[in-house]
Amino acid sequence: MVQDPGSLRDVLIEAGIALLEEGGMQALTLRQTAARAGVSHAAPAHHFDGLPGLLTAMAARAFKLFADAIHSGREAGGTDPLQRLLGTTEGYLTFASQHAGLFHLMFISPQVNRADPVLGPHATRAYQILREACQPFGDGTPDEALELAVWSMVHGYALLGFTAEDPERHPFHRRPAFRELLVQLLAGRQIPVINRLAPAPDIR
Amino acid sequence: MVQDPGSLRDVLIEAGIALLEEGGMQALTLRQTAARAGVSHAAPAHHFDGLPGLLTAMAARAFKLFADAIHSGREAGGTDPLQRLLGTTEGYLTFASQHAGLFHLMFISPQVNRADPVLGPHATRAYQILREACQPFGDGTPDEALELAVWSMVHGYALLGFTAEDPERHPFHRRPAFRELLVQLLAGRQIPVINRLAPAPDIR
DNA sequence: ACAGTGCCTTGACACTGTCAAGCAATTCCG
DNA sequence: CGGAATTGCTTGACAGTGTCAAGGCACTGT
Repeated sequence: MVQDPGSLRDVLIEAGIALLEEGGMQALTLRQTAARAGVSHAAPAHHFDGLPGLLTAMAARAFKLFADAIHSGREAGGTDPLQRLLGTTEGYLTFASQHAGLFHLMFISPQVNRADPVLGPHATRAYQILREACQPFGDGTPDEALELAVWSMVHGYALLGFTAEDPERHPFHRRPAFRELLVQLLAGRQIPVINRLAPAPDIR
Repeated sequence: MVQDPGSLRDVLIEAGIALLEEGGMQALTLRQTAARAGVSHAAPAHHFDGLPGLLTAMAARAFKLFADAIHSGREAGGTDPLQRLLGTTEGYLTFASQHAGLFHLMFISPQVNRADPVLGPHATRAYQILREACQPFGDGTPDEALELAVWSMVHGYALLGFTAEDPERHPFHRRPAFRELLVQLLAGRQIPVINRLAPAPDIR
């Protein structure tokens, strides 16, 4: 039986993603992935050279989707710099909550090789988008401190959302919207657009 | 052979922590923990009712150590409100980098039961310390948005530190110190010590 | 003395990732 | 054209994992 070359690879990646989204990291297994793709139990290891290889390939695809998500979030923000940045972070958070498994893979799993030549460029692209959205709030030159502050805050906010499972007990779930937090961060910046501080249209 | 009751429990917890700090989450195994403690392979499951139970007990201890760490970080900050908050976050970040495995257990591992009656209070205490350190920067009443902004930022900063393994490639490792980021966040606040750093525009 | 109760061991089970070997179809090449 | 190498996957085995039932062993209370 002959398939177009590389076909099973993609089938396996998608089978893995399906398992991950259904049952979390626990359910993502080489053998289960093989079973779902309808091949023998050792086929995935053959294509990806072991579990870390499969996870890395999945994470690479995840980073591409992630970069797309924050890109379209930024575009939805229109032309106003603040709305663009808010849209970008909105895309970040939406992706994190809708694809918790992939997010975990990208940023947490120690088995993923983040220096992978396929994964790397997608990750860099995602960072560039965030970076550019921060640009107007710097003093003209790229402001690494601001970028990292925004990045840390949105990343931490996303991850605290996972940790705080119980809405009743955990302070995180009496949370103010992230928009407010980001505005707090930008409040020290000397740019006029902040002062307009519009009640935000809901981006998604 | 009779031991003081509860003794093996503690031995197992410490064996687990040792394994975790040596070899990461991969090395932390019920059977390895048993072997290191010098007992049979099923002993841990007997005491903790399975792997999640052991992880939860370890996480509970970790939260206690964590609360102690940020508490003493706060104390080291002296009486100045800004220095106290900076000290608290310093304690947070130091703990995260020095006990990466425990940090992962506390905030990431899905197997930990974070509603555990032992774990819960320690986690709450840790949050209270951060909360109190933020207090002087609110308008008198507790300011949840500020607390959460600080918490998100320090948490995200810590976790990005784990993700960015490669100091050469990753932007995170050309990082400005976290102190600078936090001051950015507080720059919009109307308290004297901050305003000396950066004059705030009037928003709101 | 004797049943009861914790505490731990033993042995088994299904499941995991990894590896060596094999097999069948395709492609190469002399 | 026909053997040989390569590719893509299967088969079978192995050690390691969490979990569970059964049992044993020492101590306690009566």
